[in-house]
Amino acid sequence: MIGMSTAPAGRRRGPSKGDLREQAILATARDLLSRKPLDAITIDELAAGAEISRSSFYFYFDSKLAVVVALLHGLAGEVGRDAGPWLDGAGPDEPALRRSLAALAALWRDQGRLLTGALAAAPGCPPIARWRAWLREAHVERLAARIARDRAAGVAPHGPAPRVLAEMIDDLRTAAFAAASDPEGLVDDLVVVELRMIYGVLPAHHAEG
Amino acid sequence: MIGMSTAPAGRRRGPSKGDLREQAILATARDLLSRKPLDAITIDELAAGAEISRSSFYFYFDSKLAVVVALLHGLAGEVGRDAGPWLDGAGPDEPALRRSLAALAALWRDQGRLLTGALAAAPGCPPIARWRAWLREAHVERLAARIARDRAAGVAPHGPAPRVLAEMIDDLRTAAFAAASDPEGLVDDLVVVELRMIYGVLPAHHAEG
DNA sequence: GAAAAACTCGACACTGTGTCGACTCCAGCC
DNA sequence: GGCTGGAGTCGACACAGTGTCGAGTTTTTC
Repeated sequence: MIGMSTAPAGRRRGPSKGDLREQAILATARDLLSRKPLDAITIDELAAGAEISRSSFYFYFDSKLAVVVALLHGLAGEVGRDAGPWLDGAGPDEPALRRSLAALAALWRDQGRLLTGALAAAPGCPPIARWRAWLREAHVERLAARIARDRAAGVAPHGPAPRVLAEMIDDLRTAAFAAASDPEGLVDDLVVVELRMIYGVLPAHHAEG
Repeated sequence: MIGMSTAPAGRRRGPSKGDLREQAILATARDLLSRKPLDAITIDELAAGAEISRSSFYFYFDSKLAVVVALLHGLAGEVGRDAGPWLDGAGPDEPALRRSLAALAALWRDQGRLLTGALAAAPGCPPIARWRAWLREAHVERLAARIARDRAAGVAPHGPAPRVLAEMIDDLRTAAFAAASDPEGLVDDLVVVELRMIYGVLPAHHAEG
């Protein structure tokens, strides 16, 4: 995940033993999260996976949630991946929206339990709450701006305040992906639904009987 | 909440001491839930509120979540309240949808923490998961049927499978209400958004500039 | 090769949950 | 009146998971 060669090499210090242990904890966490939900994972397991004692774990992280925060930061860049063309564009640009949603769906497929666990832990864990709020805000703000632009251009109908609508879309995405066993199978339907929420029914989707 | 007069009366046994204690536990739970989230409530507090020892609590309920389940069942009737006219009707019947959402919003206003706590506990607590699934299914099924009917009648445009669309609408409601500090303030916007998800933009909401 | 830092761990304290068995209380019955 | 059995009560215990502390060992640095 770090991408460095595994050679500690004699000369020039590579990652210190501590760095390796820290990575081992993170790797163990990722691994366990692929198999069970966050709150079924104990610090014991995390420590065992990194081959250190439970007390040593605390040398590296303050708590289980601190590990989650670290994993989350590793994800920060990926969350908004490919959303640019959609968020910065204008009008019902279906392909751009689909690309944005496809990237998000892939993330939920790979990191679903991490995201689910983080979401569940957010109330009661300020750092995670902040991460979540920051991410959500980034999306909501740009999407709201886009909606306002489209309305001003007469491309989108009036309705709920852009910000409220954007929040609902964000909520819907999160809820739908969190509940789905196959996030990627949801993309096409989400595309249609989001476009409807913003623009109403597009001509191509109209039906007569 | 039980509705009986408070007189234990000399003759004819009223509720037994145990029944009263059970009610006291439920009342304490409701009370605490109005002030803090479920997982900040301990069995100690519940027992103290009912003026019994912690071990005695277990005479009445198997666990904290069993109390939640009991509270939830007390709510079962209210959740779908006033949804009938909307779910059994046809076409974009905005007033009916609004009444249905208003009733739901009132429930979230009064029981938000209970619902939030139950939702969070559902994975990992089969009885709660079943309650949630049953309720959701009841809504989704009727809504999906309604959407299918409207499409067949040419009133609603085609799009995602009725069931999928109904699930998204259910998810959106839950997510929006769970996140809102003022659920009732969301009703009008939800009405517009849900109608759009099903029917597209209605004439009255079109804008030209 | 000695001081400092990085690291490790066992032992402990704490919180919350759930169980067990002994005890009390009270109603109904001989 | 005294007996019995079920309802209700509780203290003591066992357990899991978390987090802390201080005494050790290893590694780095000069």
